[in-house]
Amino acid sequence: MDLNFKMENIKRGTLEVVTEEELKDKIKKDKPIAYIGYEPSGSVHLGHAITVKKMIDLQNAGFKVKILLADFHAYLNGKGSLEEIEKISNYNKKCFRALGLSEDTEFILGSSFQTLEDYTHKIYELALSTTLTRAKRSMAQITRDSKDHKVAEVIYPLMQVLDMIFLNVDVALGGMEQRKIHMLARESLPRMGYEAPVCLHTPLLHGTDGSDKMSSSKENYIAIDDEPDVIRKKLQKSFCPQGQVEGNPVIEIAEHFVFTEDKTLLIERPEKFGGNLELNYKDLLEIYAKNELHPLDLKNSVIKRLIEILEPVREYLKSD
RNA sequence: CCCGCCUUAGCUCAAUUUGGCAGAGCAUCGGACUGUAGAUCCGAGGGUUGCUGGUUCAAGUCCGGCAGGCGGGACCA
Repeated sequence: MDLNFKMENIKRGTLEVVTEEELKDKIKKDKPIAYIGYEPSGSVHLGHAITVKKMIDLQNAGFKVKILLADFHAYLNGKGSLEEIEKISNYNKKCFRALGLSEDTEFILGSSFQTLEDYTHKIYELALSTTLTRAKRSMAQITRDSKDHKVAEVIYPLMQVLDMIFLNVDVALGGMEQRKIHMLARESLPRMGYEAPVCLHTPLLHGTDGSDKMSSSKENYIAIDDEPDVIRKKLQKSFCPQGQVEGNPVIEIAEHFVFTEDKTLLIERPEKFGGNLELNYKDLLEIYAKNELHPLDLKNSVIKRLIEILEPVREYLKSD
C-alpha cells in the first residue's frame, strides 16, 4: 500500500484527523502505535464497532494496535466495583477480537500500569497545570450523571492523557465525544516533554430511538452479538423518519456496516410498492430523500443484511 | 466538629391548617391510527415512601438513631 492509499483508508468514515500532516509522518514510522480505550461495558454495540473497524484499518496500514481496557476509568465513572468491571473486560476483549482485530493486537488492562509511581507522579503534575473548568468541560459527554459531581470526574481525563505516554501512542482514536480530552492531551503532553498524539475522531452513531448517541445504558443499541430476532425487533422499532437522512439511525447503520462490506444494498419490495431495487450508498441517500423508498422497505433490507454481516461475530462469541 | 434543610415509581415532583387505603407528569410496555418508527389518541404495569428503632387502633406525615445530598457556621498552628 502506498502512502496516499493508506491515508485515504484511514480517513474514510472519520470526521476529523488532527492533523493530516502529522498522520503522514506517523505512517512512515516503523511500527507506529495506534490506541483506543474502552470502559468495559456489559454490551459491546455498533457504536463501539465503528471504532474497532477503524482500528482494523489502522492495523492494515501497518500500525501496532493497543486496546486499553479502561477498568479504572469505568470505576471512576461509577460503573461498578473493580471486580465486576474486570469480569466484563474479559468479555469485551473477546468481542473486540470477534470484530476482526488481528492476533498481534495488544489488550492492556488500565489498572496494570495506572498505579505505577511514575504514573501517579505525573497525575499530580498534570493536575497542577489543568484548570478545573477545562477538565470538567472535557468530560461533558462522557460522565455518567450530570449532578453530584465527584472528584473522580476530573481525575478521569488526566489519566486518559497520561495513558498515551505510558502506552507510547502515536495515534489516538475515539468517537467525537472524546475530542476534548484528546485536545487536552495534544496541549498538555508537549508541555510535559512528550510528542502530541495524532487524534482521529469517528462519528457517533445515533441510538435506535433517534437520540444523539447509541449507549448501552439507554436500551437504544444493537449489540454485536444480538441474536437475529433481537436485531430484527430492535430495527423494526427504530426511529426512521420518512425522507429524512440526517440523524436517521437506520441509514447510519447501512452506511457504517452494510456499505463498508458491500457496494450495493438490495431492497426487496413487493411489485405494488415498486419492485426490487439495488442501490449504492449515494443512490440510497438520494432516493430516500426523495421519498421514493419507504422506511419499512429500508428497514427490512438492512435487517436482513445486518444479521448476515454479524453472523461470524455471533459464531466467534459462541465458540470457546 | 456544630446547626439547618432535603431523601416518595426508572426520572422530576405531589400527598389539605391538625396522622386515616401513596398520586401526577415524563419515561416504559400494550392497543388504535399511519405500508416503519416517531407524533397523536386510548389503556396498562410500575412503590420495603433512604435505613433503623419507637409513639399510635392507624405513620410518607410525630419522636430517636444511622447513612447520603445541599447550605451555613466554627476551627485554621
